[in-house]
Amino acid sequence: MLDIKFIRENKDIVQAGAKKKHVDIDIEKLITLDDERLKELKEVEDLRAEVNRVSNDIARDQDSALKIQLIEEMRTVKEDIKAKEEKLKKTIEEWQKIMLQVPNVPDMSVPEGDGEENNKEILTWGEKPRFDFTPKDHVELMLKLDMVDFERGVKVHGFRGYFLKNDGAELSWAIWNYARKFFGEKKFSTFIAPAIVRKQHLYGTGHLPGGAEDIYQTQDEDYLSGTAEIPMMGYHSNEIIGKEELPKRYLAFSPCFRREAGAHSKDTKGLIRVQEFYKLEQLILCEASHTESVKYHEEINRNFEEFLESLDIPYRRLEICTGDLKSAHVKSYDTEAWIPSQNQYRELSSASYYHDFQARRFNIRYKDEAGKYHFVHSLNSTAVATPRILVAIVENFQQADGSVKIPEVLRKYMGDREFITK
RNA sequence: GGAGAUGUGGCUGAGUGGUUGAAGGCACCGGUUUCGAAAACCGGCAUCGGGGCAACUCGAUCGUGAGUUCAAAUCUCACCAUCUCCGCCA
Repeated sequence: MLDIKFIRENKDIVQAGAKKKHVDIDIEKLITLDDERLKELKEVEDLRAEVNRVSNDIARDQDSALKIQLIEEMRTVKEDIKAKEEKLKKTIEEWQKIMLQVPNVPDMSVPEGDGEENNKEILTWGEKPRFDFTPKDHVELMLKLDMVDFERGVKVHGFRGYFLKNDGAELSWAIWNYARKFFGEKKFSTFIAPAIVRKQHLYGTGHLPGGAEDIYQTQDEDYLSGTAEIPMMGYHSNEIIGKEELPKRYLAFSPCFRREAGAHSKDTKGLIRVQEFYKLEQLILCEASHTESVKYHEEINRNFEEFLESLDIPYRRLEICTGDLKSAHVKSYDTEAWIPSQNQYRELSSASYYHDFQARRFNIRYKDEAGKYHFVHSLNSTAVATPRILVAIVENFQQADGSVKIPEVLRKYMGDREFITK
């Protein structure tokens, strides 16, 4: 959510930003509606002021005849207030609905483009493996190594269901433990976050409105979150954080649930696109400064790249273009790992910053030296998501005999083995 | 799931219909005193929104939302949370 004052003072910038993001919204119309809201609010407040004033007179007045007269008068004013409040309430509801749809303004540096095909490759790292045999895809490899069971996964869960088993499960734990150590050294505090969250938090992060069809809901009208970003932003909601405590640096583990409702025909086999997975997420709350936001955004994105480098997985960095940038984001990088069987890079991580867009909805503030309150800035990035990263590992490190060479940093978490074999 | 109790500012705690945005205390900030500190004393100290260059002023907020009333922290209802007991349970 943007500040209505900011919108009013920068309507051209906000309108241009929305256009770049392909969000159909009329800022001029919103401002007209806001004028209406303020006008109606003033009318109601003026009448309330009158009632308050006269009520005090009534309390002090000894003359009972005058008292009765004043009470009678106030009764009619009250009716007037009620009618005006009714009108104001409708105006505010409409105002809020539109306010939730106003997208965050993309940063100047974000490349312009219509959709994901225009995302810009910034850099690539690592050497793509060259095989002197025909590389297998992760499904074949992992089935042969008895690391996964899709048939029974579908029997039990349904479409996109899977069991990780044996070294598939071991490798997952190895990655989690390694990631904990890797990111722990970067001064994040470690959390295990709830995945069941109240609706309001999804509005806070910007996952609602829009995107509702991709989110699981419980019969208690809670939601299953698709990322620990949601509970971790909720963690400090309605709080005032001491400035000396900033930045807050969190590494949060949680199960993640995504219905993938709009993607039925995509990645129908394997572990790339599943409805239930696990993720460690980096999340930072910092003071309200663009410079700080940019600094930490670069850092958390680099953290993930360094993580991949330590595993020796080839990747590329994409700068997300305006047309593909989510409503709440100011700027995003995706990190994509090389997937040999698909002969392309696939997304493993996304790092974004939001300025105070999320903090405003969550009401997370801090007090500066002058005693003034500000909304914090928020940022987040994947630290590592399983099982998707298993795809990159088994495919890039597969051997001619169908075994998989374990990345060196993971070996001590895998019983000091060098290979996953049958 | 059943029964009962509770929910006031950063904390503590008073307040059961009328200048109460809310006493007192703690914490915090400024000052006096002191070589300095402590203690003591004096003063200040909620947030959000509207108007105003400003002093200031108006509105809202006592878990959340609705209601009763000229007037609600105080009365009514619903919801949420916490605590205690019982039941169930990894």
